[in-house]
Amino acid sequence: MSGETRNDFIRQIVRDDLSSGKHDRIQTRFPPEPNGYLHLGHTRAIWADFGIAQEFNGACNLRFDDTNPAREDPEYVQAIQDDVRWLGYDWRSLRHASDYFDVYYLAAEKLILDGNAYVCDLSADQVREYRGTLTEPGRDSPFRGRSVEENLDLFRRMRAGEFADGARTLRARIDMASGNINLRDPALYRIKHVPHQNTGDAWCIYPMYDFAHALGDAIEGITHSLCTLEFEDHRPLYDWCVDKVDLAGNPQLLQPLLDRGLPLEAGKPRQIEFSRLNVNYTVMSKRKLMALVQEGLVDGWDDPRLPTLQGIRRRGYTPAALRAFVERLGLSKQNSLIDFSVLEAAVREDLDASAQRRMAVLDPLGLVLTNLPEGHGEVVAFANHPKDEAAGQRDVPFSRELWIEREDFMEQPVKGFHRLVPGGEVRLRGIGIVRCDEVVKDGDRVVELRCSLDPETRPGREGANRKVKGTIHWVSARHAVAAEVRLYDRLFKVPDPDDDSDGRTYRDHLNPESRRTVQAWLEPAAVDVAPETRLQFERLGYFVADRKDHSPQKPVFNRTVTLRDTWATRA
RNA sequence: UGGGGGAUCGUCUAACGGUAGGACAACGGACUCUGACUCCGUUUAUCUAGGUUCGAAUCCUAGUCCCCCAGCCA
Repeated sequence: MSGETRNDFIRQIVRDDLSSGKHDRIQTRFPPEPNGYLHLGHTRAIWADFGIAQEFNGACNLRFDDTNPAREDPEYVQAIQDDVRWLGYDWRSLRHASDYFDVYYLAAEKLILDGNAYVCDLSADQVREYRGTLTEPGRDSPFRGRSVEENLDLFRRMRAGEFADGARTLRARIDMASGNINLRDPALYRIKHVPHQNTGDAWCIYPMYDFAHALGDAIEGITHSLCTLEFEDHRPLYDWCVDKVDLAGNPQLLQPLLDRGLPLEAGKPRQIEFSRLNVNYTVMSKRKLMALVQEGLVDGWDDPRLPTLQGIRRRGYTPAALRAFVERLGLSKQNSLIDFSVLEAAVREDLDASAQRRMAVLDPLGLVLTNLPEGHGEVVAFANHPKDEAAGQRDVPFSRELWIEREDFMEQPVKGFHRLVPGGEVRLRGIGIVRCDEVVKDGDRVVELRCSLDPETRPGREGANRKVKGTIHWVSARHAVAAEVRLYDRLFKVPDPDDDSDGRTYRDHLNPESRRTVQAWLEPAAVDVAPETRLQFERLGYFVADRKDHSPQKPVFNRTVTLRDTWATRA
């Protein structure tokens, strides 16, 4: 959908800012903290940040908000870049908040000089006491009145490493009585004698999010800084930082960056908040995803059951489907829990159009065509895609002994069953109509069906037009290739695993049947494919050759999603 | 009377004082060599109460409910 037709509240703002001349070009940024993998929830932010910039001929930066070295890791820096690219986006400029540490420091000194910040010696516990509560105002820190000289001296000594972690902070001097707790003299810098993944041992003080993020946006000339709802009441602080430092009006503060060849593009950004993306039957918080991985409840960050982008990719979802999904939801400020069926519909739509068809049997039942000679063999040409001739054809070997899906036969059929029954007829996909003459059983278990193929119903013959109620898929037993097929289902049994109001947590709601592995039989043309090849196994669903484990010698497929099944949902 | 946000079909979302529309879901039906796809149809919504207006989801007033905030996390 184009920028002309999409009209969410953020696009309206952007459009207005462009037409009013407030901006002649827009600049956004996607600012992940490199402390975990990207997940489905980030897709909306990525789509908004990169997509809106793209639509309005602007640009988007990828900026790592790496201001807390204690919990960040370069492993994530690479993975995040890979995921963003996989989703189909690219950035104008790759930045790190840590690129700006010199500027942040200069900005902090300016704040001190202007009387807008002070060094506070209160401990973390004391700060909490002084902060007040949601309904009671806080009290001024006893250090709030320090002179500019003393503040400057202390701050420089903080930087020089003279003090221990937690001994002092640099605080904004705003309003300890504000109803907005973020404005009660928030910390701007804290002491952390921790090496940084990017800057090594250069710093032992690190800026806080509110300060660093606001200035980072200002430095990069971000026009529209999009973020989620929980930052709404940080906006006054965001604006305070931008305005009090005023990088655009004090370009000398940017000198360290200009010296390194970065462009001068400081401006005044506007923060706009939208609601997070939540999807039912899953969890999206980094903390919970981390726990699932670390406790071995799933098989790593790219487990196909996880909503991580890595997991979703391995599951077989396509970037186009993900983009279509978030686009369908749009942007708003309402808290929401999206039904996973919207996601499934988006993948099915994409895969129906793009995935070639093959036949596979997941739960085999032998079927013998008794009126075919022993050793009978032929190849039958099948279209690779019912709606796309350009996808070409493939040869499918056919013989006297076949595997069919066990659930496509019922000895005592329920009403409405369209498939094979004793004495009944069904069409074998691409072959013709067969009649079930005999059911071979071992005790209660059906072990083989002996059938006859009506030669007049082979494709091309007049009888081929005869109508039968059902068509089933099959593979030639002699030619079938064994494959490992992983059948995935939702990770949680309940729609809202985050809801622990009844005392039960997401851990209690794990779906024990979220993964089932079977040995399946594939037609030969399904086997010799590259990892990440997506196929529809007819009448079963969409499957992907596993990105890591699949090879033609040892085929491994993951079920991305089943086909829509109006019969099964009725039964 | 702490501050900040939000309330439209079951779930998302549109409307910018002028026919409450779309998607997903559900339910019927048509088509079908995939019980898929496609097509057609149906059901279901403006938080409440007042007010302004020829006309209100939209504007005003008063309520109700839900979400976020008391990290030296982001």
